[in-house]
Amino acid sequence: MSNEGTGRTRGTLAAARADQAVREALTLVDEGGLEALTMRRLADRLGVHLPTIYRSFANKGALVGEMAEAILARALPADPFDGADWTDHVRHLAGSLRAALLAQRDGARIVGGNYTAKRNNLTYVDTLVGCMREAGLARDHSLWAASSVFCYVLGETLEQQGAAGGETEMLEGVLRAGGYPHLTAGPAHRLLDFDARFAFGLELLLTGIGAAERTASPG
Amino acid sequence: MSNEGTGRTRGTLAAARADQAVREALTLVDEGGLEALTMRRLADRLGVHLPTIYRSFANKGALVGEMAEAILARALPADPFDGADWTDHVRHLAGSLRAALLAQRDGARIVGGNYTAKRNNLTYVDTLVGCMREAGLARDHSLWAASSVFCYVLGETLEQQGAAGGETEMLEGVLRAGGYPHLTAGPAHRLLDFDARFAFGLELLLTGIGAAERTASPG
DNA sequence: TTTGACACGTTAACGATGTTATCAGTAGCG
DNA sequence: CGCTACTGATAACATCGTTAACGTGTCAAA
Repeated sequence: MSNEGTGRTRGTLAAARADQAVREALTLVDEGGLEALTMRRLADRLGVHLPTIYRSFANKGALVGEMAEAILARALPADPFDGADWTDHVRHLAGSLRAALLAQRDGARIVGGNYTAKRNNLTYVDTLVGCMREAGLARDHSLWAASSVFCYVLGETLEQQGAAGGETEMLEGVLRAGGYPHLTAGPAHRLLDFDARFAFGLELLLTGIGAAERTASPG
Repeated sequence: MSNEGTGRTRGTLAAARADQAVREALTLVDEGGLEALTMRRLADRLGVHLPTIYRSFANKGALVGEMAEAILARALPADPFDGADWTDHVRHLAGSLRAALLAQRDGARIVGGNYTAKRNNLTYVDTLVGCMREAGLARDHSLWAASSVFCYVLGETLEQQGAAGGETEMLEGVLRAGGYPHLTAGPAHRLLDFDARFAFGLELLLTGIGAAERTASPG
């Protein structure tokens, strides 16, 4: 034994590889939010001393990058999807991305904050581009439409997760202060019905894409 | 003088109020990115000792929140806008929001990371809701369409600012590794033409909104 | 078997960060 | 004058990310 007599005994990271470190980091964020993710806490959770982590990750940014990859991995389509038309395919893809982001606390911040041309991110966008081509869009338009859907899902979940907790009272309180004619007129709490918001916005994009299809390729 | 003989002489924050602190914090971010924003550096820049800042802001989060408000203030419409139809109005609003976010380094992260039902944020969304009502959408649909546009602009600028610097080489390098059939087929560098991307995605949303208008209110 | 290289874990420490407690001076007001 | 409220200064605390230096094990080659 190497650390015989050193008091606490800690295991190896060879068995608990970088994958498990990423998993543990994600549960750490799940419990206390992104600011609770600390290299020291992660080391403790893994039963490992602090600098050992730097054998697997160059720095904290690299760790968070791998966490983003792990989140996006859950959004990737497992089977080729045998749905009906391309709109259902896009609905499915967008929904699974949203679900993957929402399933992880601060998931949108993790994915959106660390832009890098990562593998899973590109894989996701690639299949989305495939849908657009299937819809009949031109090459450039397919790229842009796919990234539009991706950015929309990201922005929407970012707002939803940022509003976690009871923001309803604060919102209505500020609205009562006045100065927001259109918001005060209607039931503003509908702003917090994120499921409906997302579904509606996605349909806006879908009909827009359908119209662009008909416009671009008249055949 | 209170600090006579203490070496460096520092001014008061009474004259350099919280507004200037926010301004200085924003230029600090402009120079070195969001991670360069430090309470100590900000104090130095203001010619003030460190704890003085906490007289104006409860903590760093509150400071960043005010920074987000300052950024959004530049996106608010100055004049009532005498443009043509509602689509031009939305184009104008979305464009000015995007411009305001892009004008500030890490602007999207500052605004998107600190969700709070803040005043300027609600003011912006309120005018956007006004456009949607002008377009003939129902109350709930107006709310959701407005927030969809907001979230889309936020997500798109977040990606653009995250890709700052020469990400082109990295992107093409990963693409060459293979596994992305649709992305490799076309000119992938068009993904980084953020202006075109944004314009295209916004048009998708606009045509979708127009279709929803015609669907909902047939009269 | 011996030797060397290399991967891994540990100890200790450095510099920097956000935040707070405590104290001194200064102006307004009875 | 004396009290209070405000403002800023000094010093410190706990914690953070990161690195250097060192030991220990393993495995392949000589």
